[in-house]
Amino acid sequence: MSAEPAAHRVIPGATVARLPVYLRALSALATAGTDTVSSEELAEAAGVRSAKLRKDLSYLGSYGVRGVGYDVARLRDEIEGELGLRHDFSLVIVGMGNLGHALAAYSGFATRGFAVRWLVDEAPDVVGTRIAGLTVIDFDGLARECNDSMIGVIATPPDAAQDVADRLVALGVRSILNFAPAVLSIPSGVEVRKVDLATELQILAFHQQHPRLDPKALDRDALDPKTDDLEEGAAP
Amino acid sequence: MSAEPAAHRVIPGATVARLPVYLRALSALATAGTDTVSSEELAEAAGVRSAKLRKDLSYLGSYGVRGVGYDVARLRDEIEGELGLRHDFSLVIVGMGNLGHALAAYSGFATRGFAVRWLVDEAPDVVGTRIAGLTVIDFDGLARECNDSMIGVIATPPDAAQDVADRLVALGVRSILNFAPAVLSIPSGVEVRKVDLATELQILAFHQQHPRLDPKALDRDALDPKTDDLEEGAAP
DNA sequence: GCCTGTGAAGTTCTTCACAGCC
DNA sequence: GGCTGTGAAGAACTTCACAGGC
Repeated sequence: MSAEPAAHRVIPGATVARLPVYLRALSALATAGTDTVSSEELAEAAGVRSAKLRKDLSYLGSYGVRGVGYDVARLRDEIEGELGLRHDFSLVIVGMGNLGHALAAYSGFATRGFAVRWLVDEAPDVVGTRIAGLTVIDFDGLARECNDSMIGVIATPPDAAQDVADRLVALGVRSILNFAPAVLSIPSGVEVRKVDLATELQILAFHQQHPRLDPKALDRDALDPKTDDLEEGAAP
Repeated sequence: MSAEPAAHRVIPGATVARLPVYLRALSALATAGTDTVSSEELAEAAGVRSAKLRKDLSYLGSYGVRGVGYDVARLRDEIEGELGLRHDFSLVIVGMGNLGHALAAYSGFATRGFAVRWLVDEAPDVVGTRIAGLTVIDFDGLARECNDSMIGVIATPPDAAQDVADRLVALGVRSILNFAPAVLSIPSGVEVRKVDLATELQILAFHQQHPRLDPKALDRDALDPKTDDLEEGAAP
């Protein structure tokens, strides 16, 4: 109904996890000059079914026009607002090994509103070196510089992860992205998401071993990226 | 019931996605010399509730002993078998940018049964160089060497991802881990999982912006039908 | 007594299908 | 006619709570 209900909105977690995908698809459409899109088209671009897309968007409000579709720029802005992307976030990456290096240099963050601001490592021979334009500091250095609205990225070996998480939380960090294959115990009020490469591969291994009898398999929990950037690598 | 029902087992996707976590916890317990563990203890180590753990394990068969618990080594072996980890998998990483480099050097694969065997890039100045002990080849070179039971890892920019996926599928690859923020269209029978860093950060941003009124919030993630999602991680 | 295995209940997420509006 | 928004049905997943066996 009205465009700004804002009141009792409780957006399901599964929907939240898909909003970034919709956002990416909308950004691509905007770049391509498209200004209106139907749920069918946007769903296709996002790799979901149109009914699911419409249901998801209905949790944000009624931003579509029946018989017409959605205004690309408007919808993009609404989703950005919902995700809190109207201001940039600062990232602190902890653990300057292979992965930490790659993440520090990853260009896909900045273009999506996330600025890598601090690089942390406790190894004396790493502190003070420069990586991707930043000087590596230790936790003492971080405590001196940081504010509390940053997002922590843990890229250390698994046995250091809990300690790092505790230190980040002590500094006021309330959002953590954990690449270390370790279970973290974290006080409530702090959000953690994990990215575990070996786990993903093992899930693929399972499906390779159990050929899916499944007639149709689409969907699952959440997302599918569409345009935008990430990494560099093969050149056409 | 019996220990080897094996017949009509249909393991839910959410359960499959947790098996790697249980496996890791069991390996840690085995290393620590523990040989029996209760559902309560294992659940704690895996970061889930014990009822969920027991339910998950019940899909594999009855490998516990009432009043006692689970035999660590036995359960580990059963899960490994279920995931198809009794033999190693070969990985081909496509896209030798920052992320491709880091993945090629990531030691967490080998220790979990995944051997990085081929590195692919199409840029002439990259082909032939050596990275992490391997020589970078192009797709023609890959076609000459590879077998069809490999797992593909896409670490290219998003605009190259679909083409890479098509080539991999043409070579017989049936499992793909996609790091490029792009929606891939893939024939059925091929399994894709995605890891999208910016998406994860945006989900964290949402929760930072919407302080959770939620009383309890634990774990998440799982699923698996077809594309997407992401998980945990890599350490240097 | 202790702890697993599991129907049943409860919760969350997805899909359907159609009313409502352009 | 076309397309959104949404109750209602359905499927998937989680939690409960207790029967069953050591």
